[in-house]
Amino acid sequence: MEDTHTEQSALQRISDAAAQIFAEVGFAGARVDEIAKRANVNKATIYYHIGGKETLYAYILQQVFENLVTGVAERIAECHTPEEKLKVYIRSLSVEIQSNPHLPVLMMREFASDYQHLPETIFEEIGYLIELLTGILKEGEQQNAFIHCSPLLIHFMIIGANIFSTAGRSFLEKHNTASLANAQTVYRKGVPQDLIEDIETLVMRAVKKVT
Amino acid sequence: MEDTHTEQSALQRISDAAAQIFAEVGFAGARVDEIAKRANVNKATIYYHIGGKETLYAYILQQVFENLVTGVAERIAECHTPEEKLKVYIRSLSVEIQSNPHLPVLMMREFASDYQHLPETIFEEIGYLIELLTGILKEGEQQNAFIHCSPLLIHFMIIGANIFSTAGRSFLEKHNTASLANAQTVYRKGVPQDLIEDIETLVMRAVKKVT
Amino acid sequence: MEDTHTEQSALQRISDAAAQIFAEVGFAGARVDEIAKRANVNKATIYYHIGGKETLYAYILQQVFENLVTGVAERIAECHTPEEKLKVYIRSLSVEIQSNPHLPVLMMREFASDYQHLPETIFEEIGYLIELLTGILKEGEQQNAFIHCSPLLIHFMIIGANIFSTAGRSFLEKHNTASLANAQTVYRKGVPQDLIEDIETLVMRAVKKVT
Amino acid sequence: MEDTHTEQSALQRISDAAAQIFAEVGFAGARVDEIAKRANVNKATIYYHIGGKETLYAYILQQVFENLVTGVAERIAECHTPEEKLKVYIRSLSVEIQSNPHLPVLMMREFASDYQHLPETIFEEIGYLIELLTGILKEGEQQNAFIHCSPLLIHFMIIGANIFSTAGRSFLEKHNTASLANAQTVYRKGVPQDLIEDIETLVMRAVKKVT
DNA sequence: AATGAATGAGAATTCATTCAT
DNA sequence: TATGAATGAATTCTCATTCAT
Repeated sequence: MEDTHTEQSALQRISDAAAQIFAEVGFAGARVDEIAKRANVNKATIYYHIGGKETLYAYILQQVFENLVTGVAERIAECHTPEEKLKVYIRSLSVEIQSNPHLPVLMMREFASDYQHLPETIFEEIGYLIELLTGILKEGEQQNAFIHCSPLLIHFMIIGANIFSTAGRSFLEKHNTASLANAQTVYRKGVPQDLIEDIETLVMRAVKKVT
Repeated sequence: MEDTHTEQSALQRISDAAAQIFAEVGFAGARVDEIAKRANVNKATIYYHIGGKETLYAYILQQVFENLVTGVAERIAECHTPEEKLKVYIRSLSVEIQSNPHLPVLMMREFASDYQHLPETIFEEIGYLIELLTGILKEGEQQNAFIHCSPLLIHFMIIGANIFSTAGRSFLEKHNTASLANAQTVYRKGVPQDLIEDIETLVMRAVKKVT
Repeated sequence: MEDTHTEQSALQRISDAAAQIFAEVGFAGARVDEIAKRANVNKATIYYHIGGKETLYAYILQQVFENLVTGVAERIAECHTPEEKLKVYIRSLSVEIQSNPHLPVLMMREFASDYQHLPETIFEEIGYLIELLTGILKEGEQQNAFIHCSPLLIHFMIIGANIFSTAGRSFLEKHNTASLANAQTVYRKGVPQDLIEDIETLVMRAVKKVT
Repeated sequence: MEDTHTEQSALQRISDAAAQIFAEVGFAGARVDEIAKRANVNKATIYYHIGGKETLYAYILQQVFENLVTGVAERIAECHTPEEKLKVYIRSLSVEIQSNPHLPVLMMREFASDYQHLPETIFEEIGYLIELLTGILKEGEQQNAFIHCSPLLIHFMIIGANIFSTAGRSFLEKHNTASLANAQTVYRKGVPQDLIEDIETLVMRAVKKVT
């Protein structure tokens, strides 16, 4: 009787629910019960399909990450100048974060808690990403186009700025106090596309040498 | 007769231990038992003084935040030009984050989970901080010294960059894989002081108009 | 393969054990651990099925009460004269109390603590019971068979008298002091059936007009 | 500075608060913290003056009981005929209950929970009371004025009826549902004095032989 | 493949009591 | 005499996991 055609697979629903919940409350805060409820499956089904909370967490993280790194790398491969590459790095990383708004928080948490739950593969993915950026910056520096600066710093700056869209935005919406009215008035165009452009502008200004 | 001079009050010890632990493992990951043990008090003492895990969390957050905002505001008050003020904003926010490495993560968690645990005062503190930055940027823009850009974006960029020190550093240390060797080699001076300088440089470059 | 025929459901066992224990030691005195042990289930099972001590208590009370009221009402429905009806009210209320010796105490507790634990339904049950009695007494009064008197007073008199069987009996047994020897000697036939008859006699004598 | 003249002694305030609370929630349900708060003393003061929860409970019970039994006995001593004596028994017991509305509930609870907390003295007091009633009923029976009936039954009937005032009244007030409107309408004169008269009337009707 | 029921191992919270002052 | 602080021993409640069906 149920419309099983338009419904996603149980696995997919679990995955979606889990990603959301892990991001909202972290690994320890997540409740398997809650994930099951939100995924509309029986709790035991999660164990049947995936195996346990820990496994589920790794599964989610890995899945999301693979997409991200692959996406970024592919798009960069098509560019030629370091400047173009860096722009694409910023843009595509931003796009990925925007479409996986949970991700930065999930990662933050991991960074802050000694990576206790991260599967080894993920380190490699991240490593690859940073290596990519390092290459770009080095190349730009050698071409005298970029200043010398830390890839990790730039990376985190981009991420930080992007978090604004998830975090800051909802903050503004919920707590539109007098004291915040200004910030909101002064700068309100912030639809994601514009946001990414702004991030790009700022980061490029920060890195590019003025000629 | 006890050496009460060198001993902090139980409340203080609880507060310290809690701040530490909440930052390490987040709200859900924290164990009241563990906090009590680290604070060297009986678990019930926490309940006597503060009232419960949730309350304790809010208490810690508030305390840490108050310090931060006060610190930043005070130091800015002493400056005159927008450029100086912005530099001080960057520096003092960075300093505060560096000395409360828990903070960004604690806040991220809140941003991601709809601020369910934040006492109202904290919003006011944050609001005040953003308002401060908004004023600085506006002033700079009016004096034709700064480009037009979102205060919140800048704010989060600074925070993001700072997270690098907490997160990225330990990440590098723990996962000194081949793929990361480069990033590390290229940029290794990173003692905190230098880090903050770098952040300042980058952000100022991003915001300041080139004349 | 288990002998599920002779075994009651976990829920039923929980319910039985809880009714017993709540009656023995009251709400506050009851230990969830003890209920679980006596019901032969894991403590968590109680939480799974019912949800908590408070909820369990309400559940028990409601269940017991429904039975009582239904029982009384049914038996009265079969009578015709007010006198008969009143007798049946006394008898069946007494029978119900005797077979749920917990009940009066459970209720007393509620009466004394402002009914904080009672679900709304129970008030309706009690209301219905009193209404029943009110109708009987009114009818008898109109037929000039009964004196005018408060239904609630009569109701509580019946209950009070019945408590004797639970309370007084064990009191006599345990504290057969010299000072009580007399009361016991003078009146010792007290097997429940006789007791109920005596209650009936006394209450009917109190209410019925002498012609 | 404080007006210590109009204030009762700490001991008295403790005693009052405890009596109230024990009645409301029973021994197990009572919280020393709560008693202290309501008595407006520091919790430790209770321990200093009295010694502990258990002791406090016994103290309260004993105090209340002594007054009651003494009061009843004295007033009966002044009467001559069994009928008069029984009336006085009913009246003075009722009066005592009305002015210690907690008492019946406290006792009910004890009766129901195997008297675990009752000090021995109290059994003697109760025994004496019942003995008194037994004597009255016996005498009346011998004079052919009363029917033969159980003293304990009568005793509990009186108590039960009196509970009406504490319990039933608040019940009516709080749950003035349609179904109860009738009981209330039909019988509403119930100011305590009238109530006691009604109880007297009913019990006397039940016991006295019609000549 | 999926589920309702059940559970053991913990985690938060409560509470009578003590103690230094 | 009185108290704020502290505590140990429960006690309630939670949660990841398993299991029979």
